[in-house]
Amino acid sequence: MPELPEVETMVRLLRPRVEGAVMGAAESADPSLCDAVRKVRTPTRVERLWRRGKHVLMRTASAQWIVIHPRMSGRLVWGGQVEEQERTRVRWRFSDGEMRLVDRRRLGTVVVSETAPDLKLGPEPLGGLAWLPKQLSLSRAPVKAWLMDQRNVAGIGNIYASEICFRAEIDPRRPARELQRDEAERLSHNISMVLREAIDSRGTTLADGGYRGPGGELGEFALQLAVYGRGGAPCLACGTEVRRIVQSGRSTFFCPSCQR
DNA sequence: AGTCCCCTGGAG
DNA sequence: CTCCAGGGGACT
Repeated sequence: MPELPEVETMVRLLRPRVEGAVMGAAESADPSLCDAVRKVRTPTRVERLWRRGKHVLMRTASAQWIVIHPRMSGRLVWGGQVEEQERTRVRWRFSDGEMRLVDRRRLGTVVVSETAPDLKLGPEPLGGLAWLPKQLSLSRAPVKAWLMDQRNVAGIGNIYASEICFRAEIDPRRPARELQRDEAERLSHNISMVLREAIDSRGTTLADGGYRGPGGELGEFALQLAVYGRGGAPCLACGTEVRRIVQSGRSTFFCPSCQR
């Protein structure tokens, strides 16, 4: 489910409750998650909570790192005393509530380590993209696949990859190395624009329920999706039918007229 | 780059 | 029933 903007949103909502707070023992009924979670020496203060790519990290006073990856359907929420109605996989106790990993499909992972984790991720896309044109020129992969490869740039997933290509007016099937200078610059510009706008509207929400903040509030970015999920519908810019194709096993949506 | 896999659930 | 899903790792 979550890509960079959704993960950033959940981290921003959780940070005020979690950072600096003392965390007690975690509970999980999932064997794999339980094994990871019980390695944390508790109680311990959470010194920092942050995002890297699509991962959520915590640094504890017990000198450990906790890495949570929501994958397709996971999300971290703050819960009070209210009984959860959804699939809670892990509960981290705090004095005034708990942080929960809710994950319908159980694809999410939790890893606890004693040393700084190597997530094997490329640079953060919001930290400046001056390096991007050169890196693009080194790859034969289709632009959309390149954007989604976390080793190239961290945090872009299937929805935003399609949206970014649309805004940049670039055919997602084009080999990365064949982009011209101005096209690479358009791509850079729109990576920043799309992700920032998505974060500003607190992520996206699709029909499956998608992301919901701890208070149940919905992300608003779905209203701004120009091509994702709109196969067969008219392009918002030119009216041409939006096409859906499959690239490396994932749906890609694009306007064959606007995107060259 | 493609295929299968990990899971669950909604839509058609 | 089949197909699809915002991710990603293993293995062709």
